[in-house]
Amino acid sequence: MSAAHGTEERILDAATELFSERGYAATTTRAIADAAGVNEVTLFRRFESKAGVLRALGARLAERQAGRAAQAAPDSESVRETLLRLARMEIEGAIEGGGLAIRLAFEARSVPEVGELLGEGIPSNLEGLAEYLAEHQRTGELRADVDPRVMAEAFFGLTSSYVMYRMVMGAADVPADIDSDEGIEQLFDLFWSGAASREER
Amino acid sequence: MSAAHGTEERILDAATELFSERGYAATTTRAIADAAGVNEVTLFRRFESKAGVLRALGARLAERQAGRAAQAAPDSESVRETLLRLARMEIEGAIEGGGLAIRLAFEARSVPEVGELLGEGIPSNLEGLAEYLAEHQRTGELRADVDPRVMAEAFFGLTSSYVMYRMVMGAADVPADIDSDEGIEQLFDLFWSGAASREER
DNA sequence: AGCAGGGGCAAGTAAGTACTTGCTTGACAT
DNA sequence: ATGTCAAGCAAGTACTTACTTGCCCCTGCT
Repeated sequence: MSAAHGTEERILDAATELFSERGYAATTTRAIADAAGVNEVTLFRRFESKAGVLRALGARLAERQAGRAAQAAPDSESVRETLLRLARMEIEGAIEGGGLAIRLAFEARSVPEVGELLGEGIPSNLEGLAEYLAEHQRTGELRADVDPRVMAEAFFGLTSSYVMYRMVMGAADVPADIDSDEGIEQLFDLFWSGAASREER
Repeated sequence: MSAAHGTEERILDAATELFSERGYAATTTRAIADAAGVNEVTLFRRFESKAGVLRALGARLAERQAGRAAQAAPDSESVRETLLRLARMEIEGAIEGGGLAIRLAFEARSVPEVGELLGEGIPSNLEGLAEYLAEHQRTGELRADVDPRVMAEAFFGLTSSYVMYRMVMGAADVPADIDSDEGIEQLFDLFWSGAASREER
């Protein structure tokens, strides 16, 4: 069982890498099997189908994301701290999956099984954040002259573009210093300086 | 000749829409032909191959982009004006292509012909903007405590995410008011408030 | 009238790809 | 020793997809 578990993990790891590099549709089951050092037939025996691999992958990602979220949510912190933490979580999660989620998002509408997996994830995230922001616009912590949805979009734009550029051009082309914790902090600070009310910043 | 020209245009229009919706690899030549109201064979007669359609599309886009760029570059304007104009150009161009460029960027590494078409475009854009920003950090118009490359990344992140969300979730889910000129302005303002030096904003 | 060129239609080829089947091997447990 | 389970290997099926070929029709020019 532990051996079987091991090969499943290896297959999922390989799939993660290939899906995030080439996308779901462009990745062949043979390529996944080869990258995992496993026979293609084994892939089908473990996970029924290519879509099965995707589902298992989704489950594993959700689990890890939940793990990250669980060790958070102390509610006695400032808006700035909350948003920064959210940004970190977003970026960490995205980086860990090698940009998998973002990459798959682009296939959600053309590949049915990908759409199913992602479901309502992204829109609801955006709506949720917009609500949170609107609330703190009312309390005066955030500037009120910008539509909260625009603000939410800008926030996700920053975090996702952080990952996006690393995917679109090879990671090699990205200056090393941006790739650090400080890079995230600077990026967030840019957003924060723009979004906070004058008194807060 | 004008008839032939017309069908070519229709094919390119259809390809633009489909490529930006589903990506290059996932779009079949038959789908393009159907969408253009044309026989699949005609597509191959006009443009040699699927890659040929892509090349023609690239040429047409470059032409239009050049057109937009040409009617610009008055150098006696402020940094803010320059950047806002750039943001508008970016977004307009991206929207006009239905997000084509961004979508294709994700396929650049897995589909050779797409990679060829896009070439060095994106990295050089980023570098160029970073240089411009660094220059104006020195003159004190932009805050100096943020890496110019991070700033450039944030800028492109904003503009591209504007388009991205409209692609990832159906355009229908996007609140209409964000989709206006004012949305762009707000988004840019968010960036500007974060990036400008204290005296400038 | 004649002819050239753009385009439709039917059919076919070659390659790739998800997925299947049947058989073998090796490790481990009883 | 015998059975079980994971995994490899070879081969094949069914389907999709880029691209081809051959033939026809129509329009417009001379």
